[in-house]
Amino acid sequence: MTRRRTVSPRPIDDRVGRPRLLDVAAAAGVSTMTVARVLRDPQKVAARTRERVQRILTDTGYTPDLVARGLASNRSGLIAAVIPLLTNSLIAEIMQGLTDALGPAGYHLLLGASGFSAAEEQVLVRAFLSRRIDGIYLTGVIHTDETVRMLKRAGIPVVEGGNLTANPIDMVVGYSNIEAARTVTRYLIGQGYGEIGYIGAFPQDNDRARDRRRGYEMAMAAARRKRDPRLRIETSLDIDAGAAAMAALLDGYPDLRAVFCSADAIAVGAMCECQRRKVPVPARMAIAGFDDIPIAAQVVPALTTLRVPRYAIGQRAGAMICDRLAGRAVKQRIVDTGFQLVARDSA
Amino acid sequence: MTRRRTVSPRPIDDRVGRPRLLDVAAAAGVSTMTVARVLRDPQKVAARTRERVQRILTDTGYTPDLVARGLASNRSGLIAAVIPLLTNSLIAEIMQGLTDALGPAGYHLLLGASGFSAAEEQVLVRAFLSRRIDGIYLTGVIHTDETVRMLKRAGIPVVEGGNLTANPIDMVVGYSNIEAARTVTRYLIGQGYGEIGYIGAFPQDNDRARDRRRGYEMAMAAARRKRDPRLRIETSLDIDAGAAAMAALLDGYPDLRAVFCSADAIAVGAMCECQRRKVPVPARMAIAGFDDIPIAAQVVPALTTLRVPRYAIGQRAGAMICDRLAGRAVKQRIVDTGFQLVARDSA
DNA sequence: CGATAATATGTTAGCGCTAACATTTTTTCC
DNA sequence: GGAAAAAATGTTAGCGCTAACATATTATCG
Repeated sequence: MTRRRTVSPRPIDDRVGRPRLLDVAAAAGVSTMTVARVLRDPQKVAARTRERVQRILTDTGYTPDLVARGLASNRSGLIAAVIPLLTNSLIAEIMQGLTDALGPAGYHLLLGASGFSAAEEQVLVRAFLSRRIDGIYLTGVIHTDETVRMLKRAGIPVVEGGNLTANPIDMVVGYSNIEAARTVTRYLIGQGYGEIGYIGAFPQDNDRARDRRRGYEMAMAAARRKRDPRLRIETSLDIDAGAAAMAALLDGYPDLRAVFCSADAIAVGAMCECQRRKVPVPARMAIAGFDDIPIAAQVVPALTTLRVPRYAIGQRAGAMICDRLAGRAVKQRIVDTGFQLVARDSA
Repeated sequence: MTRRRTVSPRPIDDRVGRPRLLDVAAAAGVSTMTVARVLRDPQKVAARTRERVQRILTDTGYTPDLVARGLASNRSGLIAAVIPLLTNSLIAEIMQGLTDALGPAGYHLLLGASGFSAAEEQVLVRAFLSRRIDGIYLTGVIHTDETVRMLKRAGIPVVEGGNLTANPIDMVVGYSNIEAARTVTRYLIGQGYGEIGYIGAFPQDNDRARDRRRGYEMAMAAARRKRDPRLRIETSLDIDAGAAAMAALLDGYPDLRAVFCSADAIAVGAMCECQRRKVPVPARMAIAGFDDIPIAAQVVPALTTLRVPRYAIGQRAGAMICDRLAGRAVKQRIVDTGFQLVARDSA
């Protein structure tokens, strides 16, 4: 370890690491501040000086040390996102929207996976705050009190995404999962199906799953439909689980004619199970999904589902964070992106 | 902006931000180094002192400033990953493996999407290096010369993932896409299919796609099969594109009896298109995929495909980076994870 | 043309932490 | 019991950059 040596005019040949502002400044015969200005606010520097500095900047291949800049300026240029799982394609689309909004503004994405645990989310938020993140995106609206406290105290822009709440920590972009699920369930009821099964994701620390289930319950209650617990299955959020749940439902409830799945992945799994058992969809079993993932339009029969603007949620969240950091006022702290029922052939 | 004020014993009440090491040290009546030691190497501190400091650490809710630590220690605790697209579920699984390996070691993931462009990858790598990342994961083995140069110069652990190469920048974890595609194609040939179509992803800046195509070509050439360009379609990497490509193939080449798709998403799209057109699979059209994504096992007929250990690739990559950073020697710089043909019903 | 305003550039003092070394305190052991 | 070794703690000097202020230089104008 050879740090700590000659202070300033570090001899060029001796340099191992990247050039510093000081090296560029020395080579250009100006002070470090002038170089810093060329970098961040070029028109503040006289044209002649600017060009000279710029040439040396290029020649030396200087890149600013963002860590040092972060420490000095108290802005890291880092935006964090905490999502339940990296492998969830819906959330991945939100993240794609988020990075696409963040990148051009010069922010980088720090990503953490909480595994659907609010406690784990808290650990991540604490760690990210230690990195002086400039803003953060959280999935959903359920968080530990400590998470909320830390974020409020930090005073950075926070966007909760994928659901709605009247009391966001700071800002929220999403849609009402309750209303959305209710809309789908009502549609099924309106199609004349009697009992309607439900296959959803575990609601533990997952407000989207919880609210979708609530929306389903509300619609069923409003239509005075039987509420047999055997009609409802909660499982993990993937295609295999969907198939298994459908199998259980078919075995336990042979008369069932319709199922609402709180995610398309589950619905597709359910549909595959029906196909395997030669249960015709929708003739003998209607299936509705939720999300409108790309495959929903391709399966046969095409899946009736609910479309939500995932990419747009991420993009909007990113824009809101950037706006706030740029000092632009954010007019709307609660953004309802809405949703759209997509009636296809499966129900 | 009120920085620059009293240097050290910043009065507690006056404090707006988080407590600093100095504040904790003052409260505990020790020097900052002792607190730092309690944090990073507790057994180096006498039990009595340690407990006293630890109590104050807890009371004040101190969290280290990782930016300052990074600047002082020259290790940021950040690992970057550059992937083509966040919404690609295969790569997402690799990323999940990567974070799962990184998290326990205290590293955080900085994620960037290159949009399948080596030039964009270079921009991201440069920016990430400016953040003093401690290590990096790159998707694939195609990179610009400048990217390679920068990374070699930086001297940090680099893992290229998802393919193999004899000359990695540093380390590589993956499998031979050529051999894998060859294996599937040979299997189709062995099943007695004559002409075999190919639907793959654009090979531009995408070595996985390029190599899969090569593997297909090699197997076809070895079997002296006709190489009609109309048999090969290159398109984007999603289910809709797969369906569209299958449609084009069916229209342009009515006699075709088998297709190799270089990704399961494409294969599933193709299968859906066949189903819509009432072209029975595999009786009238055999379809083989690549990747073994969850849906492959669920569709009817179940998809014949090639399984690759995505999660394990990420995990192994993360472990290799951590090993290097922990000073542990990495015995194998080139890790071949292999692959496995999964013969199901579709071909 | 000299005073004033405007523009361009420089100086200073850290941001909060850590590496390396220095010093003090405690333990060991003949 | 006291010298040497070991353990515990402290001191110093930055890491590379930026905010705020200070100074120098150039343009403006009666």
